[in-house]
Amino acid sequence: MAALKYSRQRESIKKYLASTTEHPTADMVYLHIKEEFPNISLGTVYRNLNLLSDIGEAIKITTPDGGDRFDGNVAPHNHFYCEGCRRVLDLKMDMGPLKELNASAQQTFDGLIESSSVLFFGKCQNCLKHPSENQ
Amino acid sequence: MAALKYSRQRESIKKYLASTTEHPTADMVYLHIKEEFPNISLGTVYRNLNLLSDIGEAIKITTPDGGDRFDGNVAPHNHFYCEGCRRVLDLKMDMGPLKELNASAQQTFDGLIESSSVLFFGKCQNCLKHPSENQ
DNA sequence: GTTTCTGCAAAGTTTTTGCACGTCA
DNA sequence: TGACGTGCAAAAACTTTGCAGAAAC
Repeated sequence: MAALKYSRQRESIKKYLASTTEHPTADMVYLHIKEEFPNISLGTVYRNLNLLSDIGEAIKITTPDGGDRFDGNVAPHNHFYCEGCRRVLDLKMDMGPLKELNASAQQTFDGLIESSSVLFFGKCQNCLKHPSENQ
Repeated sequence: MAALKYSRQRESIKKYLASTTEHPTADMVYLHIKEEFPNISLGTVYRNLNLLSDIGEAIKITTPDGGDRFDGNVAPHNHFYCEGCRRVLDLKMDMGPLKELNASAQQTFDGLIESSSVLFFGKCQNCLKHPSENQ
């Protein structure tokens, strides 16, 4: 069990994640942190993002378009992935309906499950309005 | 717009997907089809899985453990990803609660969304019972 | 001084693609 | 025959890892 040591790079990554709601990829984080630390490497960014995710200070969201997304908001919430523009959106729904849904799932699936988060797939407002502009 | 032509390999892949509920990875499909077509290549398996997914005859499910899963059941249903054993399970819940959840999400997110499917994350029955055996 | 972290580069994993040949219609 | 599909291998895309030196404590 390794003790955690401070690093300016990790602190900068945390600050960046806390400042945005766009759920950046590792590469987007890398490009941003590079402005402050021109020598930072992508490997360091990956190591820190995984570390933060492991200790619960960030969330990793796997999407179908290659490249995980990262979220500095670790308060319980769910996500929506737009299959049109490929953005990840925060859903600040209350957890009541989620519990109902969980219960419904448990009734039909032959065994208990305990769901902690949910990822919705579909189209966002903008892509519903302008189907031609996106794939 | 290319016309679709029959191929024995694709037919075999479809048959396999229809016969299983374990949501195999491309590699698992490859290994299975290889028993019937020893010379089939992984590239062909990927091409056919993507093709089937594109024309709506299969579903591709991206999970956080690397390697997409494929499902031959294209009837509307949702999935559960167990973070313990990394299995993908089918959820045969009715769509009522999902619509409620959607509505709840739409009220708090500033814009309409239209969700077609949902992926739950959590622990399955077996992993809840035996936490030590899985990560 | 010791442990942890970083930058770099190499390697690993999964998926896609170019091309020559084979199959379907 | 002509269009589409396959096998193979190379490449692409994304992520992890080994190592020597730097930073933290």
